Amino acid sequence: MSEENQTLAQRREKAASLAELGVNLYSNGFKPANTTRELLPKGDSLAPQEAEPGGAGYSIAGRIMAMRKFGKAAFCTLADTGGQLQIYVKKDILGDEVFETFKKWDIGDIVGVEGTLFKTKVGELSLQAHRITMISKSLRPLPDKWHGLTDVETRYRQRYVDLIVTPETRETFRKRVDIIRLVREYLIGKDFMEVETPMMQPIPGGATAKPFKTYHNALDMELYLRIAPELYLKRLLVGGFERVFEINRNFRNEGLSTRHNPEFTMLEFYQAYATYEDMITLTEKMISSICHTVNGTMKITYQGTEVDLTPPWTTLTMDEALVEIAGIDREILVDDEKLMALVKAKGIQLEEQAGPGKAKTELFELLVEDKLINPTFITSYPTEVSPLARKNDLDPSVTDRFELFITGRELANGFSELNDPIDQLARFEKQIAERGEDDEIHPELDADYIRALEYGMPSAAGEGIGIDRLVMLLTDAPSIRDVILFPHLKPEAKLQQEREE
RNA sequence: GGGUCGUUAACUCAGCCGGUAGAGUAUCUGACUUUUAAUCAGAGAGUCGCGCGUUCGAAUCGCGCACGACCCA
Repeated sequence: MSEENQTLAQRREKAASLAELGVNLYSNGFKPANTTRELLPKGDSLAPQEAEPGGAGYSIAGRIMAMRKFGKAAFCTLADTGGQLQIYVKKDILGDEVFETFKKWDIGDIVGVEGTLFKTKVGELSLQAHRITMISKSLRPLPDKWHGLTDVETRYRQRYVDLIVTPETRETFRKRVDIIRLVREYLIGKDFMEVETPMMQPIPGGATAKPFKTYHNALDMELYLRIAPELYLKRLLVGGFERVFEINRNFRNEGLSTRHNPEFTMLEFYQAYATYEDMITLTEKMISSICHTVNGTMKITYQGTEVDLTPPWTTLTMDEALVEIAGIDREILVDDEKLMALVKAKGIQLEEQAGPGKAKTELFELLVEDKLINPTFITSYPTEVSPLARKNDLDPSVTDRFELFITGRELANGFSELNDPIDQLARFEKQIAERGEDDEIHPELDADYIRALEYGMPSAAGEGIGIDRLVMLLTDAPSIRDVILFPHLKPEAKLQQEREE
């Protein structure tokens, strides 16, 4: 690779000259005994210019984030995973020879330092270097220490650089990890067991979405990356695992946006002998408690909008939401002709076979969704748009289903499960018969799933929660790409050119 | 897929009505043994995203393309 760049050439030369001095640029033996996080509190009891009594030796390793060099001494800011500590390097302590090698250190290098603690004149705890070790010589300059990295494209493509220089990015992904761990702990605490079901499926089911297709050579068959784990998790209910959950990736071959990444992380959980109301209670408790743990409060701000996650949350049926929030006359909702006329008046295009349930759902999406800022459960979804949910015992035109909306966005979807194999088969067949014009969405009959139901699935309720969207909410992230370490982007033209050369 | 905006040094950004590219950080050289956006003096660094066109002359104007951001479908 021919890099014409001057800065890079200089760094390479510097690295070469360090190697000539006998320094191993990529040494492998240094094991820090301490961390910055653990050393920092030791400064609390020291006065400026005071050394730690006893002069104990410590060692830390990390990346040099800043350097202030004087002729025969220097201060370096060294960052490790938990924080930063200042290093003070003095020629008369290291000796002439070692100090010569120190002079060739750069911002970005990863080094190990052994020494003693003291406080400087201005009161900053510092590690006085007695021995120094080069662990990894950096050949590329870090972004501007003051402005950091603001170009979003570079931040997404070179997340490693973003993580080095942007504390907020590190914070967001730490929180993401915490949130997922807390979800796990919460469900395990409720006797759920975590399972893994196929991501490569012969029939992509459990949702309506365009799948990715792939091919298995040895089996000579097409497979799909899953769009949802739902049908497999419910097979486990049949098998007698009464509480199961899975947190993992789903894949949907659709457009990208600030809310959609082709692969995204989904939590799905199923509980036997529970109803959708139990899921509502669980969701409310789980999300609010996780928010409190992660943010220290249940009152958060999302992109400038205040959101209160303190339970209890509001619950409305879809009809109630259409009346109370969209201001639609109750009479219209029970009169199919008037309903269809309203839909047309609102400019919504419905497919021919669409019935009143689909019409209401479209109206809801258009008129209600973005007004649901504080957490709101919408229940009584039309059966027409809920092929896997159990019909309501009193009104079979709706299902025992809910969706959760926060900041105008769908965050969760759950329902009492349909466990009648005959009803399920009929609904699958209807779904296939009424498939839309889109060739890429092709519902297929999952005969094995029906067979499983025929053995008997306990009554149950289940739910899916979009983990990326939950993390966005709890970290105040404007785009899903801000909560996915390596979001999907088109390849860089420049890099590809270089590869071809 | 459509619209708007963006792409200039490694990073952050200027660059007006077209006249041959500029700052800060970073880097290099020199001074400096308690600094913290260290300081002082000097220096180097650019296919101005890519291509075509208009023009005596294009970072600047026009068209196309690539990549990205946001909005819409």
